[in-house]
Amino acid sequence: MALELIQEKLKGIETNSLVDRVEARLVELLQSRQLKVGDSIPKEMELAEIIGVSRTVIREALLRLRTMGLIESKKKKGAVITSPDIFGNLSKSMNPYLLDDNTLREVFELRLVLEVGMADLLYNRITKKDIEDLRNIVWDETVNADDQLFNVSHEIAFHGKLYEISGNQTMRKFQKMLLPVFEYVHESGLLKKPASKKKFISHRGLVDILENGSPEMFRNAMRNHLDNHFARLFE
Amino acid sequence: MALELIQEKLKGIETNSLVDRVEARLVELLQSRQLKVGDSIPKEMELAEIIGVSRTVIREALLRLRTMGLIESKKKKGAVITSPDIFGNLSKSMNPYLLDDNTLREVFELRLVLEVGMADLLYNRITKKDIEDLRNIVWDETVNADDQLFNVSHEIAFHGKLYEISGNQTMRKFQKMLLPVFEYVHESGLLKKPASKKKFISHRGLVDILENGSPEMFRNAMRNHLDNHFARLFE
DNA sequence: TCACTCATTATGTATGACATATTAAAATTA
DNA sequence: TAATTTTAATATGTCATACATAATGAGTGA
Repeated sequence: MALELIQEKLKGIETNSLVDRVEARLVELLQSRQLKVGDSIPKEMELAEIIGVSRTVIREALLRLRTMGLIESKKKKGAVITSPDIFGNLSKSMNPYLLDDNTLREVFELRLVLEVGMADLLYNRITKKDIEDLRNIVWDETVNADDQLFNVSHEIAFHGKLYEISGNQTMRKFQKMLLPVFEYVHESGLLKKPASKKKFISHRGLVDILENGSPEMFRNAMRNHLDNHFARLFE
Repeated sequence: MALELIQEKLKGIETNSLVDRVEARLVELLQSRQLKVGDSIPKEMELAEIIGVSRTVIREALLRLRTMGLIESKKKKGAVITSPDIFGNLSKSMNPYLLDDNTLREVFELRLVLEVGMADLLYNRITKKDIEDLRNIVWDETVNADDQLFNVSHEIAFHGKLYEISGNQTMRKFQKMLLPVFEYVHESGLLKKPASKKKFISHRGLVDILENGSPEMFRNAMRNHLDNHFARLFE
């Protein structure tokens, strides 16, 4: 805890490179409420003169902001401030082969937490058509839940639809981003095999509850539905 | 939906700049399972020759990977692959003044979903000392929940401790990142004021449930605890 | 064996040049 | 005058070169 604080403090010290400092100043500039989305910032050469560094450094700093989605550069118009697509840029780094095992497991957990906790969003925003869509998705679902354990596309369609119903685009993007991680974690031996194969609530059961139940019921049902995943985590 | 797919497809087309394509190739290289974390990639000049572009372009592409946390560059050793700190780099763009109102609201929702859904992680990992810590945090908490609505630091300490107990570093970083957004959303007029001021479950009540209750009970209690936040969303 | 010096090396920074695309002004035409 | 085309100006994208800086490792000396 103390060490963590120390690291935090040291991070603020100017042990950084020139580009780091310029980047910090530019971020500062963007965050000063004077500037809003759509406004344009000075040209590269102007910035270079103002700050007193070469255009190279300015370009690298601006490139970082662009990579983070804070600005967009147009050929002549210069750079304009954009509302960052906070998760859009994360997709590239959200690659199973580039994440260590612990992070993978944590991301997997994150998904479970989200789906158990999203009940209230669903109930407040679900429409008749959504129910219909869900029914279509589970139409050819077998009665026995075990049979579809490996029907990955089915899984994605159903759970993806839930994220869509949540009406939260940020969560939806997040889920899309996590998909490859799930598949990888499933296939890898990262999690212990589930010991018990008891009966879980099926997709169809979840739809019924969404139609006639309460958020509280849905949370418990989803928790049950995901139980074998949870079981794999806590062994 | 169809339009979304089309956009996705077009995104893949080489309408991009030279740096974009080089970046894509480098990401491809990193993701090829040949390379693992800790391995080093060719030097800038070598890459420039191999791919057939100038060092400038290589540098810009590498800079992006570094910004995304996929690599780290050392002065002499070249660049080495790192396990990306997926949310660490997001902090800069997670700034209230740079996000549009809708995204802010969605991020706020995300927090509620996480805290309602994290119950199972808590119960499986909480220790006696954690309970003790929580008790200390709520020690000087007033009996009346209303009084502490504005005790922001208290809020952060308590809920932050929960994320810590969850044992999920990724979630914890995520929460830290979202903190400024919460404060902003609270202070701004982005959400409607809560209409009712009925009695909610207090922090102390949550601790009791953590000690003696079940995940199911905790989910419902947390949902209740956050009810005025939820109410503000769904009006 | 240890410590120190020093050359090497790869990234970091600076500068100048040209390519390219976009915008805005200018010129042409109806 | 209004609409359209042409042209010129401009800012970013890309290339090339040079030097600074810091980390590495070989070599030297004690």
